[in-house]
Amino acid sequence: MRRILVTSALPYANGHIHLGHLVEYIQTDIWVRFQKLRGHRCLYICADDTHGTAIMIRAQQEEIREEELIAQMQEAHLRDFAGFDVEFDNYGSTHSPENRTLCNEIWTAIRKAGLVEQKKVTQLYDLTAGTFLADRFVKGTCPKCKAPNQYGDNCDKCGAHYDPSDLIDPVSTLSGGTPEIRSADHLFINVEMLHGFLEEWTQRTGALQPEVANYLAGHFLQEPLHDWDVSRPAPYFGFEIPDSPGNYWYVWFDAPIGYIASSWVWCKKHGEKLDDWWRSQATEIHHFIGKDITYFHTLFWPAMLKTAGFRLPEKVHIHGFLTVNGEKMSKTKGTFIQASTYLEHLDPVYLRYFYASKLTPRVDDLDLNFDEFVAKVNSDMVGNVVNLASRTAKFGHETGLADGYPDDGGLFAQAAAEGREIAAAYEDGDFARAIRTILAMSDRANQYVEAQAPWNLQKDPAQHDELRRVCTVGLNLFRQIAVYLAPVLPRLARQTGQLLDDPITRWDQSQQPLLGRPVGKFEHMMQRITRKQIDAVISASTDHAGNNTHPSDAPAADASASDSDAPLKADPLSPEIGIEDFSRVDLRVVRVIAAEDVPGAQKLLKLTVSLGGDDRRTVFAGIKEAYPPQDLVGRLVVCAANLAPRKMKFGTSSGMIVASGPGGKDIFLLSPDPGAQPGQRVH
RNA sequence: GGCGGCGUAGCUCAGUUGGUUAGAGCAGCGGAAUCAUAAUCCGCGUGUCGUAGGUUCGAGUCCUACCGCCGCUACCA
Repeated sequence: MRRILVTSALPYANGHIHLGHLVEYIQTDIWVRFQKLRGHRCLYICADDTHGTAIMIRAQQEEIREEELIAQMQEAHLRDFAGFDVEFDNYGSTHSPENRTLCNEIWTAIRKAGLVEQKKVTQLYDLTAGTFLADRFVKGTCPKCKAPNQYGDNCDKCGAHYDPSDLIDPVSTLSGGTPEIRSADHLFINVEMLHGFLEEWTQRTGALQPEVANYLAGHFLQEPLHDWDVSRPAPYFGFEIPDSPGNYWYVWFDAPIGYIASSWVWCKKHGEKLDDWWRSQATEIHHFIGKDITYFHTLFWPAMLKTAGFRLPEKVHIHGFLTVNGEKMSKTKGTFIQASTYLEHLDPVYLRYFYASKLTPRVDDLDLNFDEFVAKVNSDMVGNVVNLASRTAKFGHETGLADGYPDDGGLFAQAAAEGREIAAAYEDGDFARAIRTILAMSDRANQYVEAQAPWNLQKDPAQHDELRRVCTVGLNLFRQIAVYLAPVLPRLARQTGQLLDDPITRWDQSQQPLLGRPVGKFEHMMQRITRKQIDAVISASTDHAGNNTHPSDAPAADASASDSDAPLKADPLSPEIGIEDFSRVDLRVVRVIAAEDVPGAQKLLKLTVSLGGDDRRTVFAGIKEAYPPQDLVGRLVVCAANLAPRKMKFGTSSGMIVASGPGGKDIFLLSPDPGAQPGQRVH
């Protein structure tokens, strides 16, 4: 059993999670789930990156304290991650006492090693905002080509590099005022002193992808490494440097230390020793990052770890950026899609599958093309994999699984043997290869079912045993696939576990068939994606400025709606009735006067509704998981009012609130259009 | 400019250390089946493997040059 500590880059507390971020978190989550499924000891550690000028400025703009801002952001981040089944063992914050302690410890070690130098840095200072200005907070006229409105570090027009203090007519983008030149003492780390170590670590340990190692060799390691400026003068939201009052650690100094700090928090919760995870040769440390932050993680970070005596990363897995429809994400095109927006319209498993099918160990950018996305998920997952269960489980439900595993022409054995290949692909981060191999299995399994034609066997009672054998094979091949896909699609694995009453928890469950047990009732495991859902996400993402879309403004008037037929199929129409039958049910508009939680009830809310005037009554409604009580008060809903009162454990219910949906969180109350009044009958 | 990556069928990509007529999925066309969420199965590919040279008995696979696309080019994040 290996011991593995895995991290994703810490999301910055300045913004919400979007689909670009999710490439990394889904990639990491898949890798971690794979390791856990294999039986290894594996921790997935992450945290919010909370320090720096950007946070400070934003808090000022919103007129809240930085601590409030980062707390809100962390909550939002965690909600988004949970929505995509990204499961951390610990999710901390760089603004934590643990992180402060560790920064101090590492800083002290770096001091002791004689790597710290002090130098004057000249920067522009914004008097109004009372802060030094980072390059991107200054604009002005290019000193070389005189192009106006250029950023502080280089010119878009002529490509010249310069100091912000060389800009002509510089303007602070924070206050609009003219900044002045000030100099301040900064602390630098002399990374060059570790040049030899970095050369060795980047080029010869196998910790980096070859193209990354080449990149570093060609760009940075050829010449002396520059000193790294790790301090910022006050005001700065971060940790003050204990031996240099008035100076703060630059956010990129404390951010990666957050990996250790967050691990420490986990250790405290679980009674483990931090050194067992971060200073032990028995633990592998794996970082997953985007290519934009390569040099922080491949030069500065290993230098820090080395100096302070921590374990060096076993591997830094670097991925490319997300493009959408072949282009950079764009707010005007509606392709800058936030995680929460996606989740309002689409199932997260689609994105997990799509990303997995595209991810390789290389640094290439990943393109989310919507046409491909729809086609791939629908044909690979719904049409191929899930269909395998769908077409055998119904018969299997009648026959159960055979006691011995039938002759399947070697299909199960072949797929079991291929598990090794798939595992190697997952381990390498070559999820695309793993998916290809798994899909080929699914193709073979579908061919098998086709050839055996269980639907014909079913017609002949004498063939019942043969039917059971065919279902046993089909369902076991499906289960094998579900195990192999479990890191990518934990929900599918869970559903499969339920169907066969044997939870999927270990990779080696793919090696032996499941026998001699009943098969549950098949329920749809995944819905098809419609183009309409995609369009809804795009339009919701395009219109972020005017965030006032009311649900009732939604496109109700689109007659070309291509809605799924699943709900109707799941619950077919009842036998025909006459008008007299219908009129026996007295539906009334009612107003919710009060709504309260029912202690001890799982689904029920206790509602007091008004039929107008003094006519009030108490109705219990099974909508607790879908509606918070306070959202209901004042609303008009529809009530079956002449239903005989029903005694329940928690009181008597005099009526029934009508709603649609399968239940749980998916319940949708019916509301009349504006103008309706309590007491009116619904005809 | 420098450096790096990529360039294989309409689209997305596989092609292990160079070895026989270069493959898969999707899309398309024809057929079968009707268990399944119109899902599935069978059949159908004359591709200058970016271009031009070179090494070799033999190159998509190695070398060189060129073309095209993308990215990076630290004291911004």
